[in-house]
Amino acid sequence: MNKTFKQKVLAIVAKIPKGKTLTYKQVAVRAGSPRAYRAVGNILNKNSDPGIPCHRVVGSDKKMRGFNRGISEKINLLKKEGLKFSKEKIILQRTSRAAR
DNA sequence: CGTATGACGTGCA
DNA sequence: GTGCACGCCATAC
Repeated sequence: MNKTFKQKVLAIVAKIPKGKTLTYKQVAVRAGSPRAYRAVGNILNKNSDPGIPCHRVVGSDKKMRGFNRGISEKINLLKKEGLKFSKEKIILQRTSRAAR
């Protein structure tokens, strides 16, 4: 199928598991164009699909870039998902602390 | 077809 | 650490 990048991105974002977040770049990579992270955000912004958890898509810093409803609202939603936040930054529980 | 736009990412000062 | 500028890709008009 000639699925446009948009369709792929939407499908990928819709497949994001609860409590997880992907960066625009990751989505772009999964879509087949690691350099189209720009288009990814562009697509989501123009697409207001209810089945697209765009709030699970964040920037490279795991920060909310911009949302139609307001970043704070998305943060609240993600908090319910089980994630934690530091202002607009998502707190990653990285195991890189060796003993932790 | 060409131009303009955009919810980004990275590099450098 | 912060701020600025450039580059990239896809979509819409």
